Amino acid sequence: MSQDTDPPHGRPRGRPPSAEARARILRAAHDILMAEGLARLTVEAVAARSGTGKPTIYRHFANAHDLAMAALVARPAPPADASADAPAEGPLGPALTALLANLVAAFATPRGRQVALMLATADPDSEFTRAFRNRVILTSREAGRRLIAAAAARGEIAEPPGVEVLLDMIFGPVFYRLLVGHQPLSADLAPRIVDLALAALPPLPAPDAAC
Amino acid sequence: MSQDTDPPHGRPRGRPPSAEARARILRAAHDILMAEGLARLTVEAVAARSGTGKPTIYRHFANAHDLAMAALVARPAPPADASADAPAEGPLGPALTALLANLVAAFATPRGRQVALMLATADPDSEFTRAFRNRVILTSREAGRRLIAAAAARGEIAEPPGVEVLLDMIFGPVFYRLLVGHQPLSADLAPRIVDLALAALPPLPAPDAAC
Amino acid sequence: MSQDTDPPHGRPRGRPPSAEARARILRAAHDILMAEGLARLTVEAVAARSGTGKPTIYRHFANAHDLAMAALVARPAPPADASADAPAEGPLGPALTALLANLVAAFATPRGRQVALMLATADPDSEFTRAFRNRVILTSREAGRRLIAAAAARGEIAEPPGVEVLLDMIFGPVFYRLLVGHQPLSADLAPRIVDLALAALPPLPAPDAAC
Amino acid sequence: MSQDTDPPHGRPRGRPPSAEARARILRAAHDILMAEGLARLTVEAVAARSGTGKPTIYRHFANAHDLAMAALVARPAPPADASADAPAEGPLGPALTALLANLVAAFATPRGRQVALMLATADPDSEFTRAFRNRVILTSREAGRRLIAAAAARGEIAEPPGVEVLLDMIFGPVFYRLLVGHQPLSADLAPRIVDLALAALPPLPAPDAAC
DNA sequence: ATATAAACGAGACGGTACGTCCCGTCTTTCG
DNA sequence: CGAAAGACGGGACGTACCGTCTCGTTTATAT
Repeated sequence: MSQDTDPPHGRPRGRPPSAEARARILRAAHDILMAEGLARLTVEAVAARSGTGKPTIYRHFANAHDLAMAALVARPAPPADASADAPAEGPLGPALTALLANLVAAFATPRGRQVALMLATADPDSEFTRAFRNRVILTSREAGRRLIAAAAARGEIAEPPGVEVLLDMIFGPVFYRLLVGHQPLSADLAPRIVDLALAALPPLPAPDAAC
Repeated sequence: MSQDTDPPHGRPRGRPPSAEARARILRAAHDILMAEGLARLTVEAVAARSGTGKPTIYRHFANAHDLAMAALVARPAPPADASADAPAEGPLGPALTALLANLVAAFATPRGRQVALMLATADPDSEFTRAFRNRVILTSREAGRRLIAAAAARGEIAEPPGVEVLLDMIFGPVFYRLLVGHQPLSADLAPRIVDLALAALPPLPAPDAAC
Repeated sequence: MSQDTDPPHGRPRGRPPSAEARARILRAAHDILMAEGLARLTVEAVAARSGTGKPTIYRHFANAHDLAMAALVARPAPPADASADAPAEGPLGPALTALLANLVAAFATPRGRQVALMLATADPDSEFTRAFRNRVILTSREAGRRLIAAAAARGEIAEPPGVEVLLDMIFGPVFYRLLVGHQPLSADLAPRIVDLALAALPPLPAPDAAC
Repeated sequence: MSQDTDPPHGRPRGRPPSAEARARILRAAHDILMAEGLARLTVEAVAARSGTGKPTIYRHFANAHDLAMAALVARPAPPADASADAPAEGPLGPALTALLANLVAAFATPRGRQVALMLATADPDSEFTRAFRNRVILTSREAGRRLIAAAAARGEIAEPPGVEVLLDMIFGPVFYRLLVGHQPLSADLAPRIVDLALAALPPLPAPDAAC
């Protein structure tokens, strides 16, 4: 982070932005987000709780949404990063199921709906949105991709033809149910999805096959 | 006194709500929604455009979100209801693909993101939310369920064990991509999903089988 | 309460008389006026409290102000009508002082300010305003005029040249203090005014005078 | 830390209120008051005309009444301040008559009733009410007090025993007629009042008396 | 050491929209 | 028919936040 603000050459003249103020802002935003939800995450409330002025917040974040996403990026939910360090060893099915169940559990909380809200409200092209997406939403999807690639590499499964679509079919239902709410994010969702997904994979070339 | 509270389908005493006022409100809301988006759908703007007073709007709808959803329920988007009357004849694969492609096309528009926004912002337990979900969001899912049931009935496919999860895997990716935006809602999405989904189905019982 | 609506003898049984609705309206208006003040005397509140509909109120009174004035005319404050039956006997000074002290006491209450408010807000040309003025505000002024006339008639004082202005100087200070509030409506106001007013009267012709 | 709360006349921390915004608000309020009356002096209208936001108005004034009074204090009507600089020389009678006639003329206008309305509607304890009373309503009363004191000082009249009540009897009739409306604010009111008031004064001690 | 300059807290600014209250009118149903 | 109930179009209310703009203060670097 220090090399982030250090110019290679040429130093600004005045008082440098206070990293401490930014930290306080992010902490206050995170607290409000958890306690009261995205709708109550107003810049004024963050200013009041963090003890900073509104202009200071606007110096760091363009609006309350960016701030909310930055707060979640800075302090990811425990399950979200836990799902990143997936087992990566053992047979594909259980590993994938564990990964997906982790995600389901993480989004089956009030926080889950807030994350959906944040995504829906976000400017799709914003830099903060991209960071939020990659660091908070898509981590488990990438972990799943690695699991599948590893299983294919060691010959456990055949190389699937369209991994992207397969991944979307595995992880999509979670966000589908989260957003639409037609079915709950129940515990048996993950194994059922994984069963169907593995069944959709093409059969192994069968090195020496009989009937 | 008992008949005061009794009437199961009694007649209200005063002037009945004006269906015409409600229609004007819904029309104005729909117009604003299409022209300017959900964020500009304010109660004041609807009042101004519809020629009603704000209190009249609040007599019919608790807030702008309910109004927005009611407006979309009252005037569904053309593709949304078109997808409802699916062909239902012919082989399952093409029919399902057509249905899904229809949905993809419908949500690959700016309106698509607005619908996602509306879903994410909605109170999950509201009556309007339920109506919106069933009449606008889940129509194609139900059509898909009917297609699959018909194919199973005529012996084209085996009865799938978990239709709900299968449907979620078919339709979930659309909302996943819509919400997260990691991949576009491209035209080839529908056939790829359907291919994988059909591959995941259990094989037919094979009436007289050989190896 | 039952004898309030029960006619003393003979019940018309079937047609609720419109006079009863009017009475209920006036009673409710008076109650609200006393309990909450003129500002809270809204037509809706009167309708709710009286059990009548708003249109019924508007059939009887053009607006809430007329209603308020009519309510006070129909049920004058106890001191206000008490001051009407002035003693009329005995020397002028004490009688006038008693009359004026009565008025001061009547207006030194919260109700006093509300009456001032009502007068200030009233349409000066309305019929209700005229009735209110004559029956509630000017009764003591007329009583004072009668006292002075009687005293002059019996030779106690000389005929004052401008009775109107004199009466205004006697009663004006009460409303002056009530409206402006620069001095309280204290108990010693009445005798002081009467002293000065009597001193302003021209001396008696002195039937047989010496130096 | 102690100097944090100490400052008896310390400097406020943030951006100071804009005197220019306040001036624009007062000007707009005054304009509306003169052109359309107190009833049309709404906060919204003032905001629209002054080019400020409603919250800014509420930051300066608790409600429309305070604003109206402040507007009249800031820009007193021409007769109101003209009456303040009374001649103060010459015999008491004509000076007092001129002063009073001035007041009568000032209040014999539509604006007069509005001032009465404002007084009647005002919260008697508000600071704005006090300022309005002292700076707009009571200026001529104070001028009258000075005239009388000067006349007594130069031996023209005897020291009146109760100046307050005498002043109320001189100025009260104006507000009495204004409020109640039983008699017009005619031009001959002022001399008649002054005649009676001077007649009520005790006779001069008569430096060398006979009889 | 002392300018200089930027960021800081505080908070007022012009605005938009909120959701509520009450107005005075109307339409419906009931007694 | 009159009166109850209550929805209607409308206007204003006072509040919450928005994002911007001064203020006076603090904290660094650059002279």
